[in-house]
Amino acid sequence: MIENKNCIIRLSHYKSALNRFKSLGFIKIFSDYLADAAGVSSAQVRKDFSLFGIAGNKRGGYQIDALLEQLNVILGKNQIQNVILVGAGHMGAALLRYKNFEKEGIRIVCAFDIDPAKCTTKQEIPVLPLSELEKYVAEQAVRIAIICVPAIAAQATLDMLVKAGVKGVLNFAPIQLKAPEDCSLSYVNVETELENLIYKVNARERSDMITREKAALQD
Amino acid sequence: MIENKNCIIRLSHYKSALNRFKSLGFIKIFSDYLADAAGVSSAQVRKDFSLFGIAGNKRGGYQIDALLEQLNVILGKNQIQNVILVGAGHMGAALLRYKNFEKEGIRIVCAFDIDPAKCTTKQEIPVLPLSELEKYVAEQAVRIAIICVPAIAAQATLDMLVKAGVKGVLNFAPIQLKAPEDCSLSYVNVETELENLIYKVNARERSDMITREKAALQD
DNA sequence: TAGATTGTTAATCGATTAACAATC
DNA sequence: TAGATTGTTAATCGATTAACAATC
Repeated sequence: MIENKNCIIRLSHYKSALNRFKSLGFIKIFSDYLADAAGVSSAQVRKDFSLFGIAGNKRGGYQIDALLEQLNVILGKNQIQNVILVGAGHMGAALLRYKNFEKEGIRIVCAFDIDPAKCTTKQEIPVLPLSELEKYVAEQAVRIAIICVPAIAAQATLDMLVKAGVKGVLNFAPIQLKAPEDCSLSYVNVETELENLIYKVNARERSDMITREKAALQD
Repeated sequence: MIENKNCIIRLSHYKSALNRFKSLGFIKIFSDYLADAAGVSSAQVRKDFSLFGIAGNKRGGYQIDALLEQLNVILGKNQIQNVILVGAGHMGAALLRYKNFEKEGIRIVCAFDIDPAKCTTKQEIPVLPLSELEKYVAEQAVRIAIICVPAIAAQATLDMLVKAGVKGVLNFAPIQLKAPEDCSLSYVNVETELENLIYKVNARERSDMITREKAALQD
């Protein structure tokens, strides 16, 4: 893989911005406008595209439809991606009901939980006992999973998923996990994000206060 | 601010790893072990600490309690941080019921929604009409907010929050937002994370296939 | 053509890592 | 003391940005 770590995430942002431009009736777009909508520089946009051999027209910008087509191929949107979810607690249940995945070609096909009370086959997406996970993953050739179990159970869950053959895991549990090289791991950690925000806000308040104090001293 | 962008996120990870070590009965820890638990290098750990003037004992490592104390001060854990949430849909409701925030000193004090049917003062965390947001933020001096509204409404929501005086926003809506300089913005984007994982898994499969083809050609 | 935008190279910037002197 | 670990400096690595030639 040549391209850099953040590039794919940006391609994903370009795609969603392009969909918005398209729905507003735009046919073509310049790197400048797309950059603005995605919150990056126009050089970044052109660089990202050139990494993937996406070409525009000098002086004419990019055709939105053609661009979307190419991004969809890169991001694997040409076929629906089946995903499973482990842990049907508050967060897991919210993701099961989240409607935006489907329009992005991502489908949560099944959930698993260790608690029999949470298991059901009576809703749109079934929740099965954890004991059936390995068989399901093997039979359905599932490659992507989402972990929504408590931190204490997260590593064991990951181990089980890896053993079953899962190759990519998105972990919502607030703990760093260890996976073998052939399984990718991403994190969503809301606590950490909030802590980071709180730090920034506090740091700015402190520096504002110092600025004010200096100003007061000059008077 | 001297320190780098990812440093605070790592401090947050160190903190949670240290809490686990502590609960296992450890008193002291070396940068090596902490690094391993947080998934980074030991040089990174020592560098991060030195940026904040956190010192250990040469040859003796770090006292876990003292370390946690210092990290808590840096991360603003010495006082409870009040946070509001806008948009009480699936994701918003899941966050309202999420119990891990409290033990991190983060408290969602109130939620807001434009839909009167979602509003209630009969549960632990009230859900008020959006029209009361500005008054509430001003009166309670809220500085941090979480946006869980649909993408289409996210920018207007952010504008409203900024106008009311919020200084840091965590956005769950899948769209890039624009905020003035004095308001920090972070994102949680589950679709993007999944797309990134799918890309990596597909890329690895492709490169494995090429490897196998080459091997087959050599036979 | 003149003007504007792409595509790419080289420069810059920032973050991570390696290495090792200081020292407990 | 000898050995091991910290704290820090310098080297490396990678990502972003600036700049501009190519060209539509």
